[in-house]
Amino acid sequence: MNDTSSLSRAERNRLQLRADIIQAAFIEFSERGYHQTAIADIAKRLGIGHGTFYRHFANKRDILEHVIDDVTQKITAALVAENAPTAVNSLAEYRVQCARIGQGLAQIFAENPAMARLVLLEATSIDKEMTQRLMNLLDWGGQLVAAYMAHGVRQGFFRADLDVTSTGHAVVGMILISALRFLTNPSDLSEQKRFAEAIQSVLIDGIAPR
Amino acid sequence: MNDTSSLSRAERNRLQLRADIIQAAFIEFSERGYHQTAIADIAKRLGIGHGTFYRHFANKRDILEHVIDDVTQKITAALVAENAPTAVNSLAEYRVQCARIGQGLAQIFAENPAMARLVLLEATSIDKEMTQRLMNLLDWGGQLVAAYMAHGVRQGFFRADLDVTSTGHAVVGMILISALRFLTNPSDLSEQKRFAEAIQSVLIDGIAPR
Amino acid sequence: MNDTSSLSRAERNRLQLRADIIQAAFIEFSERGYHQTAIADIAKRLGIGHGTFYRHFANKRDILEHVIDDVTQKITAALVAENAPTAVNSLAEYRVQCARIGQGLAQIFAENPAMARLVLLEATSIDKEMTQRLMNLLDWGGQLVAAYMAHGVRQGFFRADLDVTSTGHAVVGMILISALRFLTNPSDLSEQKRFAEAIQSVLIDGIAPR
Amino acid sequence: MNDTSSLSRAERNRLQLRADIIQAAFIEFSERGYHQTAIADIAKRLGIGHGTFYRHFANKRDILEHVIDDVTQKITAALVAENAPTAVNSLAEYRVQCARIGQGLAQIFAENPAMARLVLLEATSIDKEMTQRLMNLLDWGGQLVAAYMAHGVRQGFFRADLDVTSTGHAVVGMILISALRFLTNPSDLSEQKRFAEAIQSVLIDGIAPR
DNA sequence: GATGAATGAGGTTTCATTCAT
DNA sequence: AATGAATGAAACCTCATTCAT
Repeated sequence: MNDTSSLSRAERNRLQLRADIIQAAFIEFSERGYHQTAIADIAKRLGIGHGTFYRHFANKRDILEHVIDDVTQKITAALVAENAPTAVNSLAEYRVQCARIGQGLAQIFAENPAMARLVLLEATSIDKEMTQRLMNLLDWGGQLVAAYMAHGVRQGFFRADLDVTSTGHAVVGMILISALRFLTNPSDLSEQKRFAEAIQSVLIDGIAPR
Repeated sequence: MNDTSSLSRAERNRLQLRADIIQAAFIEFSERGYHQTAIADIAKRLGIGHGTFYRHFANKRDILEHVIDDVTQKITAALVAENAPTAVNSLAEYRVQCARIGQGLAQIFAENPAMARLVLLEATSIDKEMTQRLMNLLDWGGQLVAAYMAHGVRQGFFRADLDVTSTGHAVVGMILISALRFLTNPSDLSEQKRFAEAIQSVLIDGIAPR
Repeated sequence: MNDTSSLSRAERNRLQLRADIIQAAFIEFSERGYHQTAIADIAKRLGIGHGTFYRHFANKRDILEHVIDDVTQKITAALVAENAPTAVNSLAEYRVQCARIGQGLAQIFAENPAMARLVLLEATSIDKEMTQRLMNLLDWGGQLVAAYMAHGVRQGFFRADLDVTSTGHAVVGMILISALRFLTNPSDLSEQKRFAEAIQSVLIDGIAPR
Repeated sequence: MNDTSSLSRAERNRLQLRADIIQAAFIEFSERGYHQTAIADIAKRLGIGHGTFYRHFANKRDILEHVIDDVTQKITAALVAENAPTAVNSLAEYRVQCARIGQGLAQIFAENPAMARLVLLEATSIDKEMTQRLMNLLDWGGQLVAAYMAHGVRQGFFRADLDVTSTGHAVVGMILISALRFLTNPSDLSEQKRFAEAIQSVLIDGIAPR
């Protein structure tokens, strides 16, 4: 009965379509790759005219940006959620906490191979800016791990001389290659698991015998 | 008394041009990316007609194949050369040996950012076959490390329960992210060094205090 | 009350453009030949962008197919229309009927030299499939004549031992060369006429005196 | 011992190579078609460098010209040889003579499908000049037949009112379509034979009963 | 005289983007 | 606001022809 609600519905439809386009673009990009995907493919998947696409996104690069943003945000949200700021009071608890961080990321990729494929394989070949964006994500992951480690160092659970920054990034590297391996061999869940254990084991104990 | 070594002048020219094209393609691909590079760009860089390109390579995909092969071979050659099969008789020696493997790869990438950019960023977005090729390279690296570690386990330098395979791949992952970070921040040599040390440190001792 | 006959304006435009492209391609192909015609030539003739062409036809071969189909259909339609299945009850009537068949085809070609040029001269040099298509058309013509002749034999107008099949094809051959001669000498209408008479004369009476 | 013989040998080699190139071009053109044949194909078939080709022929069009000339000359030579100017003194002898002319051409094409394919299918689609050349050949054939028929008319073997010119061309048309049919169905020798008989039968007796 | 490496005009085809309806 | 027809830049690739060796 009033314009506001009508506008609001239109607005909701508009936002919904935007989200749908991002979703469709995500699927197409991750399945065939960015360069092999035409705008028409995205529109066709949604059953909309491809002219409509340009009412919501400026150009092909723009939609990629939004897709990557979307994925990035989902990844960071998942990681942050996974690691609620609960107090940690013992090494044992710390181990669990630490494992969760690594496993969190690994799991996200394992559960969303398309997401990993897009972020790790496709996004790197668009341009410098896009590559940087991926690097920032990896960097952020490394800093997250580093922050937890720094906390562990302060509490005395970890070596006082630990280079938390580099080690944090190293952890991300191990998770990264785990995700990559999983991408090309998605059925081998046992490797996935052994890998996670190996990472923890190396981290906690190193490779040398005690 | 001459160094033509049984090749006619024409044949030498031919091989030289072939090599030049691979080199030029390598530069273009790693600088602008595969998809952003036109055959004409490669030809222009060499000052040859673009028709000449097709006398030496069947098509754009073909030259990429050769560029990647070339790079892959240089990487593996460097790694193999770096790790001559000298006998290792103590943990100390083992540390050095192990460090060399990791530093070898890291150094190759550090010294050839373009090579790393091409292999790690570009090659992943061409098609499945190309992606697989990169994965095979990473896998080979992991197995190389794993083989050294298995030797260390047999000699009692490393934990008997060490999962050498996963750990080998994990090492590659740490080197990989180190290379990636270096790519986006090539001037920070100190990080590169700290990273190498952190990897070694984590590997040998873990992160927990002894 | 309107003549859109259930087609939307857009649809009509679309079909019109399709027909225009076929028409333009027909002209270009028959004037310069298939191989000498570029898609850009066809587009330029219509004043459309050459990309537009590809919205309506898959490729160059595709448009040729449609052009040939179009022409073939016009020829067969004209021939069939020319020879309504009226009853024939005397040799005199049969002569007229027979003459109409031959003259029908000859006239079609005479009135559409471009059509003849395309079908007889160009279509033969594209590939086997296209050549076969022309042969099928000629074969169909021969069978049409043969069927009429068979009827004449049954009615006793023609020799009982007449090889109607071969003779039917022979008639097509005579028409064919008549058309070819006309193509290279379009102004000589009298030859065209004498030829038609000679064909009839030979058919009915042979060359020997009675 | 003298230059003349040496030069003469060189000259002979040169002429031999020229003939070989024409022969190779003939095979390639008739097998794949003029437009689908590259100069390199011709050279490869002979095992010579394709640059050598241009020492003997000005360009691709030039070699086609020579190939067609060669074929034309073989056809005319065969026809002329087939019809030695023996005296003809009766209708029976005339029939035989006439049959020989037609069968001569038909046989040439039947024995050399490639020749027919080149002349009838390929040559028509190069340019006007080439088409004209084919038409001239057909015209010559028609005139040849017409000349024989005129002789027959003068001797009273044929109808006095026979239009020898048109009828001569008509005979060529019948032979032409016979050759075309044979091209697409080379194995059916019986059709070939029946066709030849039908042509003769139609010519001598017409299709009407006497 | 023979060779084949080099050239670039020319042709086909794709697809991101615009814009009239 | 949605549509999809139209556009043409841009890329790949072929091959007739030239020319230095």
